[in-house]
Amino acid sequence: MPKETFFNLPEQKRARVIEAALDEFAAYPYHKARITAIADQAGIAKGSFYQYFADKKDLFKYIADLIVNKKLEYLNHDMMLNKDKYGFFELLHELYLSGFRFAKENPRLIDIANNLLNNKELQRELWNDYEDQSFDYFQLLLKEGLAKGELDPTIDTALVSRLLTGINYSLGDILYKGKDGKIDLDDESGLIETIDKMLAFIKNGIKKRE
Amino acid sequence: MPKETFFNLPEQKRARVIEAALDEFAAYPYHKARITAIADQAGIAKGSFYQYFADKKDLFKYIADLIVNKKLEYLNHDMMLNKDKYGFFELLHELYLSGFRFAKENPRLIDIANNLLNNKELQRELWNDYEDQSFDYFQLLLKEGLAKGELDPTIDTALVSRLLTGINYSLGDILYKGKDGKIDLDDESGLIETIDKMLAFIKNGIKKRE
Amino acid sequence: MPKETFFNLPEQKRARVIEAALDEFAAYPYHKARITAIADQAGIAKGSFYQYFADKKDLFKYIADLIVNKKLEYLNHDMMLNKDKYGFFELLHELYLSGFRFAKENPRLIDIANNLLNNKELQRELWNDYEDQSFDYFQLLLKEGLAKGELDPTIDTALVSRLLTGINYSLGDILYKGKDGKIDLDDESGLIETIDKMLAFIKNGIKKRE
Amino acid sequence: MPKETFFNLPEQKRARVIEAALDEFAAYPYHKARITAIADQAGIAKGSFYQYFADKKDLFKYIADLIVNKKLEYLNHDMMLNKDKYGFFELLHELYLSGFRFAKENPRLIDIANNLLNNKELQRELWNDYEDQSFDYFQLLLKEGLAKGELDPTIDTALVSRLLTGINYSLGDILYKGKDGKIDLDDESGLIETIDKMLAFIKNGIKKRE
DNA sequence: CATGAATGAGCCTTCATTCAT
DNA sequence: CATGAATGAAGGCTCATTCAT
Repeated sequence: MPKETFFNLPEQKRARVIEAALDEFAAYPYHKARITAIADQAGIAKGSFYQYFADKKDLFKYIADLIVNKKLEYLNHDMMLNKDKYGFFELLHELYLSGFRFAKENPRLIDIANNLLNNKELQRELWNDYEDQSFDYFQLLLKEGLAKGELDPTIDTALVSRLLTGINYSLGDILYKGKDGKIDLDDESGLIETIDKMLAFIKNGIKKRE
Repeated sequence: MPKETFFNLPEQKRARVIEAALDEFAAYPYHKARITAIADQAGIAKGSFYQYFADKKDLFKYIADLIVNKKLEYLNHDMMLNKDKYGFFELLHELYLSGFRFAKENPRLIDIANNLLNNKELQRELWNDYEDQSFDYFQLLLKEGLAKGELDPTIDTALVSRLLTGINYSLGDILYKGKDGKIDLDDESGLIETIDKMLAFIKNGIKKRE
Repeated sequence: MPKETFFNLPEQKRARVIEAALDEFAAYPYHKARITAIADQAGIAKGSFYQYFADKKDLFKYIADLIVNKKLEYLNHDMMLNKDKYGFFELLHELYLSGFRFAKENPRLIDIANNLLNNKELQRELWNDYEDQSFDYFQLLLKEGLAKGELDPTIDTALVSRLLTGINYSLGDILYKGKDGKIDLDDESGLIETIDKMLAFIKNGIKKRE
Repeated sequence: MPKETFFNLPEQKRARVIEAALDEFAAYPYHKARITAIADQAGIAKGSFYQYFADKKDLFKYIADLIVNKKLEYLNHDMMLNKDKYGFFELLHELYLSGFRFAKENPRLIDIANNLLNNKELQRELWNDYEDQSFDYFQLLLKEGLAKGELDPTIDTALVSRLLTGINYSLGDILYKGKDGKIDLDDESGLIETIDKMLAFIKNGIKKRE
């Protein structure tokens, strides 16, 4: 966690620091990112940085938290609060839609998140207690879906959660990895169509059959 | 490519160097990996290292090649050579089976591969011509599957390739990420069962319906 | 150019760094000179050095500039500014006199300059745009001397410039290379006498004859 | 001095080693020249090199000797042996002529020589007993010239020797330093003309006057 | 709270030289 | 006499972090 001093900072300066950190961590993997560059871009003294944060790790944790919270903002509809009122596939649809929206509006954050998601070493270094929340959340949703009778009762929720998580991780690639699979986020209808295809794929895979 | 001197080395010493490199690259991301540590563990002088390899990059490329080739060994059945004689889902089954076997027997290599697969920056640094082969291969298989009439003709092969790639990348997690989703690789029948579940999930998603 | 930090340094410390650099570059050719030695002698951490200078080359360029400027100080009489008011041989006399004075008071700088002047390889590495200023300056003086009617109109100014440059480079040797040819710089009258001899030699060589 | 083994070598191999050394020392200053490169180019094992020479210094000394001897070959007319039969300026003329011829036919050697001539540090490292032979030789010639009554008896032979040496060193520049002062060595008559101009310059400077 | 100079461990890499075969 | 692997000291440079002001 940043030190108190950081939060006492004038809004604007705090924003500059965050902005600089996002740029640096999006551009370079954790170990190559330089706090010197961040301080420079933020227009603060290198010494000042250490009055705000304990160290590089501290900053990165904070940034990671920001990303998670930012991501949550995109979900924060009454839907998620009233999960029981919606169907599993409706919820999944919303999840993907928000995911794409987040990706569209926050490309830098996606880069940083990918950086972290695939660097177990770093995760361990940052959070000894790291848990895969995505996995847990999918499993929760799946169990509720089962309870509601929407899903094939024979599915292995743990395994399917992993599969859904795997698919989830590939959202970024679907957006960025050029070529055929790429989606134009500005094309709202095309986006919906893509989500529908994904959902169809998944739905066929796990829905209850009579 | 390593220098000739490396291949002239006594089998045993060469093995020590490779072993040390695998350990280091599995434990640390590329930029954090230290050739000093590798030389130390291998029991060679730091200077000797540079008689075997041009530089760190050279070593890493070599290690990456080793991994690719090792992975290929697991696939190298007549199946892959005679793709046309087998069904799409049979091939996928084999793919996953070999994937799991590889993962089981080469946990370190999985770490290194993940490290690389998710660090585009590094890929570009190492191979200007890098292409996502996994994606391409799935797309090829899918098109053949369509031609054979096994798959739903309405699927978007590019998108499905991404989804399958995403699932593929999560194979490692399915094995290692603790808790429920974890598979015991020593339990052959459990493994087969898992693969069957995955295949069922995917099959339902894309197979041809009458 | 050194970084700002270098110029913000307390006079004394800055002097120590320069002093150490002069010692090192006077004692060893560029590629043999060690910044470690410089840092040690200056009493600063090796890391600090790189807060003052971008790299070894940066330091050397700075030192070279210092030398050039120091040398110019010795010439900086109104004479050079009002070249037209003086005769060619008067100017040459002043040139040599100041050259000897500079050499006498800055023996280390002479060593460094020689080091550079005779290492084209290095010059190219440091300045892509390097030009032989000494040659150009002599040629200019010669042309003015011709215009004033002081010099034999049949001389080849390019060739003579080379010859004068060659002689010029040997000023250092005349001072330092022991034995007979050596001048005692503390003996002002002896020095003047030497210059007169040199001038006589040159004058006879190129003056206008009736 | 090279070890005996070197001289026992088949002519051809010995030549390859020398050739390689000349190339390397002409291309790089002593401290940057790599014996690895020499061994490679010569097509010998690095270890073999140390069977021929004690070390890098030993090789360089040998090369320097070769150059000196090569240079002497160009002088080795009866003229030098019967100095007394010729006039001072005749001898000087021959000296320059041979100098230019040597330069024309051995550009690499010139580079190496310059390298050495202007690196006092290296000279000291190589020959504790280093003496400026050029200076001594000019002084000898001058004294003989005086004895013959060809030269102005009031000249300071030590000083003039230095001046002539300085001019001598600039021979290389006269050839190579592009621009106006450059001589086309293939133009025999132009070359003679240049030498005549140089001689005129010097002759005017020191000849006996009535 | 700001500043920015100071630090030093540690990195990758080079190369002359040795030595066992 | 040939070979070429082995060595290790040393070099230039980076950067997170500390600290005095």
